[in-house]
Amino acid sequence: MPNYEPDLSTTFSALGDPTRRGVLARLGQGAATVSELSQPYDMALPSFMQHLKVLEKSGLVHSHKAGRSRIYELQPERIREAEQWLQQQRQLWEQRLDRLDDYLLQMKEERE
Amino acid sequence: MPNYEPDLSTTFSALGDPTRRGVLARLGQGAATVSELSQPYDMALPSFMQHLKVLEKSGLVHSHKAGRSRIYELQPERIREAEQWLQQQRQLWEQRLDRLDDYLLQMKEERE
DNA sequence: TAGATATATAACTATATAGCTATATAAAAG
DNA sequence: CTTTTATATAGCTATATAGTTATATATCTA
Repeated sequence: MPNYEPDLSTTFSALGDPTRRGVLARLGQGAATVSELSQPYDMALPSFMQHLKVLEKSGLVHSHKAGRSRIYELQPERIREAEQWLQQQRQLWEQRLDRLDDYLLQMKEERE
Repeated sequence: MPNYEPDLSTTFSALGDPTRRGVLARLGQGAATVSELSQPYDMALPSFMQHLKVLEKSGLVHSHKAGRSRIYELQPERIREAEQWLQQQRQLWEQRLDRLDDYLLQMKEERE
């Protein structure tokens, strides 16, 4: 199996849920507790906490206990990795199209 | 193919599998048939084709029938969307850190 | 037209994911 | 010391996902 990249898999899978993307967007504004993060969502707390666990397992966020609260913060490295993979794919695609354009242009010139 | 409504969730979910990312990377080099795409993978063909269906439903690829073959090609728009979402999150995060740096610097200057 | 090729579909199993309620624990507040 | 608050865990259901084999269909090739 070529391109075996387990980190990217858990990162992209974690990103594939609107609740989890919402949490990441919120954490972009700064660290927050479980209750602060869950407040906008109409969802039982254990269900919401499951999403937080998925985010933490993927490495997209990090948490620590402070008194009876748990504080989550963004961990931007995994976001950068995912972004770079996408950027690379897009760039390879665009370079190929450029080479195709060059080729077609050359064909055209040779016919003239 | 019917009108699917691809969004970030289906895009990121589709990206969360190494086989599917491998297919996307391969399609970056140019269009290919099902058998060409499946060749590197040690997986039963129906299982592999399921991955192609997931990619097509997400809008990351497009396909058409040519004789008895089906030809897949990359559809870069969904990749760009995903890339832009990640870029935006990262930029918001970095801007916030910059503002925090400014604030800390100002505090330091005011103490001197 | 018969056979080979390239998908496509059906039917099934196993595991993962996303949600719930109920209950437990740990720390803060009174 | 009791109550409230803020998670944390247990245990359950339903659906989704990822894989399999067997079989069907459509299109080329001889």
